[in-house]
Amino acid sequence: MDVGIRKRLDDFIRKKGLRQTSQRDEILEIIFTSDEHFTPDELFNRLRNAGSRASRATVYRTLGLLVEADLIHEIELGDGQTTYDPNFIDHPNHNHLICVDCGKVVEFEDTHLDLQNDCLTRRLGFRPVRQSLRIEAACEDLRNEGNCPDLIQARVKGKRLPNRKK
Amino acid sequence: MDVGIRKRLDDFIRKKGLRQTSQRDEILEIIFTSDEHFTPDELFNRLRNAGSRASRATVYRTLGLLVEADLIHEIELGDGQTTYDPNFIDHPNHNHLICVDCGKVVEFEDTHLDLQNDCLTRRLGFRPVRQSLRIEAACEDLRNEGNCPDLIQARVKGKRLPNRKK
DNA sequence: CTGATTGCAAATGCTTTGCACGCCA
DNA sequence: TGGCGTGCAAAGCATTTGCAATCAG
Repeated sequence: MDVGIRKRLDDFIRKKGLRQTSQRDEILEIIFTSDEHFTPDELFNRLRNAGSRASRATVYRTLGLLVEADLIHEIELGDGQTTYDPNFIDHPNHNHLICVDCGKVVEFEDTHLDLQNDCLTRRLGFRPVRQSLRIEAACEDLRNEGNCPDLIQARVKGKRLPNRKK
Repeated sequence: MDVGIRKRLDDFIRKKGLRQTSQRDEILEIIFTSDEHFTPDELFNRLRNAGSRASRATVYRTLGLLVEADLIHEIELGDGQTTYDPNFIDHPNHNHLICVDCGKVVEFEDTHLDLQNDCLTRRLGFRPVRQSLRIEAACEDLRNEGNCPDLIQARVKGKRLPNRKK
């Protein structure tokens, strides 16, 4: 894990008059050991596997803290739980393409697109804060072969994606 | 309400071997009398005010049906409930700009942007299904005056937007 | 010390579901 | 008449919160 990340959290905590705790350290460690998106529940399980005793409540509370500190972002995958993305530190302007069939998420950046969003936002009378282009699309594999290897049953039936922890 | 809409639902219902009911008619009527986004709860209340006796369960079940029939789309406003958008029939490629401060949603279209999303999607190895650019931004008003007239308290505290039905 | 933080369990809020009854085709 | 559709209440889930105990500074 990048040392700079812990420092950013420490600074945030100090500035806010909050306190450093082992739970917060453990959570930060687990999150930034990987660059994977995660749900609160997935994070909770990873913590348990790593030997941490942090409770679900603490996980939720800490996630709120990390969002406020701008270390992670919430992203909406439309599956009924909030997903968190730890990659905005390295790639502040990245976007997400989401496969409507299997829920696979691909991150990408595009300078041209960024510029255009920026102009569009201003033209509408707003000040750009955060870009988040979310494209919904379908894997070529799926469309060509008629089924997607990662296809999730519930999605086909037009329902929510099931909890991805399974 | 555009007559074509009822026909589209009728066709869908017939093709699926489903049945026409007064509740489905009432719900369709209420939704397409306006072009406003709505949550299931808001829809339920509008129905009640219009004298319909349709239950919440039926509202939820019918919304699923209408999404399947492609008469409305789900959009994620990140406030803990699903919002539905009835404007995709008239504007199939419109996008949403969401004010991070007050939750205001502005719809807009942009051909250039559409084209670019399309290219981007293909370049990533996907087939475009649906574009949905979601821009998060802030009203100029808010940034200039330090507060937004529509500002929602909870949002300031970094929490979810409260139920908009209030 | 003192207030921030945690864990637990209870509470919330949205959405889904089981079931018995009613109604469309 | 045969199922699909509905209403009701209960169940499900993700998330939040009240509270007493604990811990950091």
